[in-house]
Amino acid sequence: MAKESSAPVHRKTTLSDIAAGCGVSRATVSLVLRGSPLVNQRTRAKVEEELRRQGYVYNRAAANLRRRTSSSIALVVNELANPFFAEFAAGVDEALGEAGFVTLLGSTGESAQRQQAVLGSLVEHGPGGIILSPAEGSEVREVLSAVGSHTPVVLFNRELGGRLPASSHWDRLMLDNERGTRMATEHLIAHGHRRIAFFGGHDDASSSRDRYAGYAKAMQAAGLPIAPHWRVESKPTRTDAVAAAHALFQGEPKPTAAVCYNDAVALGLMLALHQRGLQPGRDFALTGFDDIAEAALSMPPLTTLSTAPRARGRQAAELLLSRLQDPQASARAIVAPVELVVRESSRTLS
Amino acid sequence: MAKESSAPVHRKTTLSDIAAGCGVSRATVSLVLRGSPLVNQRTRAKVEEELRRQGYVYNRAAANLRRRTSSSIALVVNELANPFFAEFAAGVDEALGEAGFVTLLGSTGESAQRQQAVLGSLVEHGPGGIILSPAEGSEVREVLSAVGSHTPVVLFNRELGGRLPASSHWDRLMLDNERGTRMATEHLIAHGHRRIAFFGGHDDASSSRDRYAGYAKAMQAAGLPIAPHWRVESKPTRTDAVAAAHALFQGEPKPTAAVCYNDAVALGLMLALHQRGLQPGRDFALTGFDDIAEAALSMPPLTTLSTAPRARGRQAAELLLSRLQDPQASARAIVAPVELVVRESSRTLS
DNA sequence: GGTTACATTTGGATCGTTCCAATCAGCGGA
DNA sequence: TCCGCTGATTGGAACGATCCAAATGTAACC
Repeated sequence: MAKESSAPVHRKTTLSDIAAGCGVSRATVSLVLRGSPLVNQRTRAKVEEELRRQGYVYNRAAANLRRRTSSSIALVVNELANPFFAEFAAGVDEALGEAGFVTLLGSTGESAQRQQAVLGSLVEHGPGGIILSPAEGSEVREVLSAVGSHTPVVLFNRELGGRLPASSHWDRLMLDNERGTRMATEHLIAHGHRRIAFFGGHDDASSSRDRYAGYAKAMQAAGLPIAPHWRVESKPTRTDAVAAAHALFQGEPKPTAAVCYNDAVALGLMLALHQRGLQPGRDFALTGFDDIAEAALSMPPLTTLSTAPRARGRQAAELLLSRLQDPQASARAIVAPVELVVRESSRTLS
Repeated sequence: MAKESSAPVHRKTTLSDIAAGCGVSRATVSLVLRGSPLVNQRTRAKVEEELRRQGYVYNRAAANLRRRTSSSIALVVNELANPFFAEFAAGVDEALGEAGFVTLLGSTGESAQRQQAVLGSLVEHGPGGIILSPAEGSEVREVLSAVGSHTPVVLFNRELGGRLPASSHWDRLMLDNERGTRMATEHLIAHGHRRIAFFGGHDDASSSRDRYAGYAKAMQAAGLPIAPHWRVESKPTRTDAVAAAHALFQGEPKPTAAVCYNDAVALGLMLALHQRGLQPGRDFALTGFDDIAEAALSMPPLTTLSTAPRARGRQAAELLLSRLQDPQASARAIVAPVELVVRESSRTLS
């Protein structure tokens, strides 16, 4: 059992109070609440009046206990303050809300350890399912031990390390990372770039590996070599990217363009370029990934790959909801397409 | 009762299973789970082994039902995708998680009607309290009828319309809106501006009225008149602001600077200025409010008021948690200070 | 009037936990 | 031997809802 904590709750009015208040049984009130056609019009009206009068609020926890059901879904993301995940979460919550579910929020801060704690705490609340965007470096084994094999899971955005047992069918919703960076790289090549770096992200995350792979394939297909120092890793945050960026220019030959892991590190790279006296979009071309709102507003506006995170959120929710409908259906794996959005940051050399 | 929806849940192992599995009573297992000093070391070890073996997960809902407590807090914000609220939510969730509570998420999309529905659905899950950033134009009466008078509420960011009954003490956490826009206005005046507009926001929101008041007071203190067409309202979003901005320039005399309701509308105004051939920061000065991440990256970087939304989130959570400790304490109202962050967008005329 | 059919209502057990009073084992002292 | 005491354990009733089989009332039919 995880850390325990609770708040006292004032005495609320219950089914029995209503029943007593208008001279029927608890069972009847329950039927009224659930809109059963069995109850007589007259008693229904009487009960509803009493419900209003006493200000009754339904206790879903008690109902769920008895019915052995759940009306909540846990959503675990890396970092809510990241606009990509914020949009995603907004989409999830929207779709879940429409379906009558409530969202339990958890945030891991990219730590596999914290993810364990958060999952542990969330499952105790008995969610009907979990939407998980895994922290970097987390393993199937860990997650499985935290959530058990009976709660449905939808994985978003990243794969987990390790192999999933055949018994538990988890659905996945991934972005077409490889295709995205391939398009971005081809775009840069088409604009005349030959020395193109891949910047940011950490290779123990599957999304980072995939994005690198797309870049590498495009380079290979064009017959272009990749210098080792053109691959610079960083945390997927702007601040970390600024610090890491200078490594790009330590060796020869220097790159003239970079495909970045995501928009955050691309924006960080832009800052670092300014610090070095290079003007992004003129002296150096770069592309991002995610198309967060800031991408259109940066200086210069950032060429990037649009992932429509809000739509992805809705999609993840729908994936989970349909899994709840049919727990035995075979696992689905959706790869959502991404779209290249060309802006000023990649308009050099052409 | 709100819209009903639920997912079937697989048979989980319970206290009784554990008890049967190692030949003790349910009560003893329960004591072990809660770390009671009453149980003997030997039986404790035996029980803990069995818990591990069967992969037991604690059912907090059942426990909360019996103990008449709650271990969740509902967080209702206007729009998660707004970075200000995303940061705020991250702060809330962080602090609640540390205290062993879980966050129930709800989002209103600035609609008082939807807020009612969301609150209705959330209270059925029996949160220990609610952190609410009210939708524009929502009333005490509505909220009270949705949440009842026994669930503690922390209001953030905006006041509700109407008067709160003395019986229910709701805490508040507001930003020092008036002081913020006063500082921004004084800053613009100090840089030589005389014709300063107030742009964006809607006056049925208390935060908007307060920010306008700060602006008006600074103008008045400096003996500067305010032309009626210098007050242009808009929804607090970038897109709506772009459309509304042109009204600023319909009458004479035209303003040379604007204090904006928040960063989103300021960024929208920047776009509109560009469309009119004016360069913000050179031909026209403006300030925002919130200091969202984009503010530092816009072109030019935006002078704004920093509200530290993540810290505010933690603060709101702490306010609620201490209320749970002492439900009878008198209501607290905190006005968080804001800080003027001067960047390029306000550097004209000086 | 008695039987059947139908529409409505209901008592009591139940979900998984906690609380409480009661029980039990073991031991030392009178 | 009996008593009281301490430490450990336990059965059964609750929490607030739902489920189910059974009971009730009414009308219809022969």
